[in-house]
Amino acid sequence: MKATIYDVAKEAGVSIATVSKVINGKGKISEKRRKEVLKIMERLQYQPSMIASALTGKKTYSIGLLVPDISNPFFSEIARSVEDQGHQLGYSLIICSTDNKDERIEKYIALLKQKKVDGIIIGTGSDQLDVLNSLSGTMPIAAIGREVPDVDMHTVVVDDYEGGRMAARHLLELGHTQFAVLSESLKLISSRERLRGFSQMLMEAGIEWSESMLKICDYRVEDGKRQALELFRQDSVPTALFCCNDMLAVGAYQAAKQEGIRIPSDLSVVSFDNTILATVTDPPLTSIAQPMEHMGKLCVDLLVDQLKIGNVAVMKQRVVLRPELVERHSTAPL
Amino acid sequence: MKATIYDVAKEAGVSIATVSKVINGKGKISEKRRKEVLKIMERLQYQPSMIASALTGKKTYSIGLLVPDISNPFFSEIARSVEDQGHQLGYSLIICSTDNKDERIEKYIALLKQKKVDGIIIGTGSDQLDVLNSLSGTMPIAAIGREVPDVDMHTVVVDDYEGGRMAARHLLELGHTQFAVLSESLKLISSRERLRGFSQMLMEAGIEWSESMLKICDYRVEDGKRQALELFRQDSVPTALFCCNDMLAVGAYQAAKQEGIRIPSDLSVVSFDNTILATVTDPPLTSIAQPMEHMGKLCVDLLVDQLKIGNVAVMKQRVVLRPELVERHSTAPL
DNA sequence: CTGAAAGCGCTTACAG
DNA sequence: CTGAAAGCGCTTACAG
Repeated sequence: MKATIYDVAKEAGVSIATVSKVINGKGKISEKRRKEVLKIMERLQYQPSMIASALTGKKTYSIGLLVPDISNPFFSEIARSVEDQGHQLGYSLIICSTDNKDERIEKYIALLKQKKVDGIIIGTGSDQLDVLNSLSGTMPIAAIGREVPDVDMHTVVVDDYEGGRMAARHLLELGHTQFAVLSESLKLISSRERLRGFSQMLMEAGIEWSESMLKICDYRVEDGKRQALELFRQDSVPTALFCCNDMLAVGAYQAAKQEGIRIPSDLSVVSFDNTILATVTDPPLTSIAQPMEHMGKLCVDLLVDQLKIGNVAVMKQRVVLRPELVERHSTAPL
Repeated sequence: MKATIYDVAKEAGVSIATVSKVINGKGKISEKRRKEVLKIMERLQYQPSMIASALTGKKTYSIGLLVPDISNPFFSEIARSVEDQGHQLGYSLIICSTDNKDERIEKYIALLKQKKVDGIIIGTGSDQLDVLNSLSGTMPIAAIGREVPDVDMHTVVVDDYEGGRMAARHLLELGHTQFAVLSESLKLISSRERLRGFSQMLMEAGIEWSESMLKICDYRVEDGKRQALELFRQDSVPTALFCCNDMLAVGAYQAAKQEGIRIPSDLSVVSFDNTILATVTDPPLTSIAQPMEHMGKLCVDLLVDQLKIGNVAVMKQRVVLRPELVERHSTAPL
């Protein structure tokens, strides 16, 4: 049987209260006793049960991470940084792939509540705010990479608007004048903002931009390809394409290849996210990088700070990080 | 305050034992009482605390997943299937990226023990078997995608040897005679087996194969590139390259591009794993697919079966799944 | 069919 | 500085 606090106490000839105190470094314990107890803990290979301490101490030292799909490179990279920072601070990570389905979101949230996780990081979208809203009252939550309007929580995002501008600026500097955009659903604030930044920048450059050059896709590569094909088969062919994420850019690559359009000589492509995919395509993608590592770390820090304060009603921060243009070889002068 | 079992019991005018029984469907309860209690649970929005039940009922309904790096596409795809099947069966998934470092492995394992997870799925390598061996005595564990010799646990792997053979056969059928291999460390059994299958097939075809055409890489794309460059700069240039995983193939692609070697016309490439990366490269990779979804599901099933039986000493299975050649466009007739 | 009571392994006032 | 005792929210024999 595994050693319990009772075994240690008995062996050391002290009370379990004393042992508990040396474990947690609380209260005053004479140095002599402390060392004795520590030695015995060592000898018995005693590891406190986190279950028992959770039941009394109120913390489980685990947090949940809600993402659409852990197998999507963007989210797996986010997950890695969240995991690392969490681990650093003593928290384990429970991953929850929601497929952006409300049903799965609700089920996972109920589960996380039952497991009494200390907090939840939300990287998934939901039309149904009720769930999140009711959450924010009862449990520390924070959002990463997603804006969730009207929900009171810490939020860490990249400056999507500025990212859109950067993409446009880069393309403009290369001399392009015929633009197209592949975007995810405009229900997502991030997509809207990227598009808005992009359009705004073009407008400032005096470029008019037609609605017909915007295609909305779901999140899959295939859909990116399909929409890109439609784009390429229209009358006016763009020379520059902005894709709202790397996955869509991959779809666009496939479409371009199929149509005999060469990147970057015929078509310059800028994508968003800068996941591993951006380094794997040929040519490698010029991408607006989200600082995923930084975002994960920061989000965990904010959440954990909130846990410590213990007050759910702390001032919530909205941290907006700067994106960065990573130039590779998918863009070229006109 | 959240409702507890006491609140429900009081409200229903029964004992907490009775409530417990209706929650768990154990024992005999009159239908009338059952319904009453259920109704009250509903009204109070009562959710049993999994912490408390874990402390008494002995199960936490969580499992740990040890992988080298969740941000690596292969492991994130594995994780997704493990998560889904686990969730299906009522288990949450705690992810642990080990970077294949013994120190991290040990720390994570200690943590998972303290959290009393019901079982651990091991997808990470370790030279230090002691840790795993001592584990296998105390807690249900299962391995996925890795062979860990001398440790008594369920194992789900792909037939690496056969995969290597398939790669060679495919290349032979295309008429190639000059082969090279990019492998991960041969400390990994899976790498050894892939190589062995590959060599064996060549040998059977009467092809002699020189040691100098084998390069060992670490797990990174950059290293794959570096080693591939060395390969390409040798006297005898191969026309067919087998890469032990998709990441290394990506490195090889980069090297080939740099050297002006065209794929597949100058060089045919077969990789292993068939992650998302294989679909993203240009040309898309012909890859020996591991049935990751099936592997994850199966591994969870085996582990959970073992949990139910409760007997750590059940007969351990070693399930070997067939790989599959997925032809894309990185291979061509000589 | 139902409930009183002990116990899971801790933490936390409180008293000394 | 140290310990007895209550309590966290459940489950599980056991008795009735």
